[in-house]
Amino acid sequence: MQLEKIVNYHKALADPTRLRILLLLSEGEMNGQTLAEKLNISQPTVTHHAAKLREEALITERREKNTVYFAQNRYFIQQHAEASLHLIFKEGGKEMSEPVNENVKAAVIRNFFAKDGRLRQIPAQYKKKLIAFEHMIEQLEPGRKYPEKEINEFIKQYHDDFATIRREFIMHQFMYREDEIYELNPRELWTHWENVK
Amino acid sequence: MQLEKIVNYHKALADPTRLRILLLLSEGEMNGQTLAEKLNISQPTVTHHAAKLREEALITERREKNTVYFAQNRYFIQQHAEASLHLIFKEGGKEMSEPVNENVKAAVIRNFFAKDGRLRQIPAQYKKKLIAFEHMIEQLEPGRKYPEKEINEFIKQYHDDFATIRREFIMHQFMYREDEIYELNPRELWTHWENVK
DNA sequence: TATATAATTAGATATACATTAAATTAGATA
DNA sequence: TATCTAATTTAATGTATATCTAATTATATA
Repeated sequence: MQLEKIVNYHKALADPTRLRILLLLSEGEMNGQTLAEKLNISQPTVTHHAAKLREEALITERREKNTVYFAQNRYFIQQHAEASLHLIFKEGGKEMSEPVNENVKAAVIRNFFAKDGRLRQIPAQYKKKLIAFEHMIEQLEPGRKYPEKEINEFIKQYHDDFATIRREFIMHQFMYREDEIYELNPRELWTHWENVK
Repeated sequence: MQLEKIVNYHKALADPTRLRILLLLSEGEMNGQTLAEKLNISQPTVTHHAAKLREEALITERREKNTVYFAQNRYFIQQHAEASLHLIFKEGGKEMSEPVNENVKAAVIRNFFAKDGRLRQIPAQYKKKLIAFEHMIEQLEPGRKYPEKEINEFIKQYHDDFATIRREFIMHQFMYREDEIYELNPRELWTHWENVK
């Protein structure tokens, strides 16, 4: 459910300690110990908050020896903020859930996909992004269960940043994940933003 | 403290019931009873959540007879979302806290204030907005305590929507409020977004 | 004034979650 | 292997808060 994801995003940021962690990371990456010192909290508390931020993909992690360095994941911080506003405003209301004009669709696909079929770049504009993702998703088989590895390979055909796009697939309800296994959601779920209740 | 405000904004949206209230209000205004029915919760619960949303100015209210109609306050929903991203990303880092070029400042003031001194419109762009507000704030006396009424009158010299601007003054730390009494914050506080810790 | 409707406040309860100390795990190095 | 450092997990505790019922307040109307 879309609403729940947005709630979780806000929950992740609805805590002063977690915000301060993100603030410290705006300077660049930092490891757990240093964060604990700077924030005057224990290391387990840092782990706890890092887990929450990680769950929402608001941070990334890099392990070097036995030290873990955290960094902001700006892309998803921004994505979630936008998604939240879109949900609340129901951007365009009916318009949004109306089938997108086929000409527009074709134009977007022409613009963002190269002749060899690869995605030049992830569209920044919301609607265009959805059109691009849908175009890719349509190549997947409904009902079939895809292990994560296979999904990664599938996405890599289109774009190198498979991790980001994979998460977007989940975020926008194109796919459903359980225990590393991915499956297409029914098409009705793709129609975005009419899930008030 | 800036950080606390952002936390409170996210707390307000970090609850499924409150998000659903906002979602229902995206269609237009609605009274408490109807909300309670549609959400299958008691009226006191609606009041409870409405209070939280009101505290963060995410909704407005209008009383008609003994019925209270709630509506989204899109302006502040958006403002807070932006402020949150600004804080986390420290938009421009040093740049942001550097004194703004005096020429730019003069140009913004020339553009957004009419000859009679009134504010034509609230600038949508973040930095310009701050410049405009600062220009107004400078006419207030440091140390002096202003009752709300007086502040309203002061702002009305510039713009009719005194409620919005008054809240922006607080939001951006230009002023401090306690028991309906407003006072200028020290100038150092106006320098925006370097309050990591 | 009495009655009706909508909203709020007060009080009670249950759940969520932030934090810590203690124990454990992961990785590196002597 | 023993030791060191960083991170995580576990268990316990306290605080915050979402929800309800019952009581109260606000406004309108017969």
